[in-house]
Amino acid sequence: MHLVPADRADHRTIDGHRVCEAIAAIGDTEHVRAWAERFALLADPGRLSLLLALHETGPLAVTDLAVATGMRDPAVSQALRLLRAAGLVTGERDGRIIRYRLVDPAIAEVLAHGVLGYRD
Amino acid sequence: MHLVPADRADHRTIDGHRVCEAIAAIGDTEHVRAWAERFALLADPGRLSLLLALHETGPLAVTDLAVATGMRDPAVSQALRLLRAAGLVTGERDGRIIRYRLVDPAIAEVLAHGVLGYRD
DNA sequence: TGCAAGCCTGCACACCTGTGCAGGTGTCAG
DNA sequence: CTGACACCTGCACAGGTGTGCAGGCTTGCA
Repeated sequence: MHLVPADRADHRTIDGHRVCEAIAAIGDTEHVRAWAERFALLADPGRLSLLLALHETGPLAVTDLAVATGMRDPAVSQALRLLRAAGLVTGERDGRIIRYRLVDPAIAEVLAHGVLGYRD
Repeated sequence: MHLVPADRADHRTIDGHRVCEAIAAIGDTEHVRAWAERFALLADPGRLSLLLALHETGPLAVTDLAVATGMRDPAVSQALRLLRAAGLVTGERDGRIIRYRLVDPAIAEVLAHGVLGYRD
């Protein structure tokens, strides 16, 4: 089990076996990078509040989200643009109102098992 | 069920009932802020790789973590300092070696149900 | 058609943060 | 005692990012 890439093979290691296990645990670099970007979207209190509201409540309009979170509507709009570009939410037009909802199952699971699961 | 704070009571709302549901879903502001900071720590590929390695493999030294992730040891040290200050990891000295391990159960759950759970 | 509501965009500002390098401290082996 | 190793720290740089404001666009209602 020689998972150490060639460009690091000459480095000293304390426990070579565990290093290989760790490399296997990390897995694909692209996968890790994609998840880091996902977590970056959750790393802002405003966006996290929006996602929690959408996760539990269902389709909501920008104005209502602004009132619920205490943000101003341009900030909500800007946040939703990022979340929509990342594929986490989608919006459906209903007259002059656009209702947004959470569509990413992985994020929903993280919210449920993480943020909502560890509420004291 | 009037959960709308007084300073936003004069705002227009599309669906007042859902706004209250959303406010309840968001919960305590401090709780959300604390989780946003947690997610910020996961939002860097280097730190995320370190946490994945520690989560699956167990106690690991800085040098081994550097080899496993491809980072330089000052970067690993800097990342571990942040993670330790946040209470996510702890290190135990063994001679001149310090082995780190993941101690935050909430983060472990997020890694298991999120990153590792959605590996295709 | 005119007006208001809902939503979006652009720009400029300050702030934070990741990165690399050089060098320092403490610990163990010979 | 001396050297090598493991780990840590400080500093300066570049880059990304959240924030606020002003204003524009589209839609629906009277």
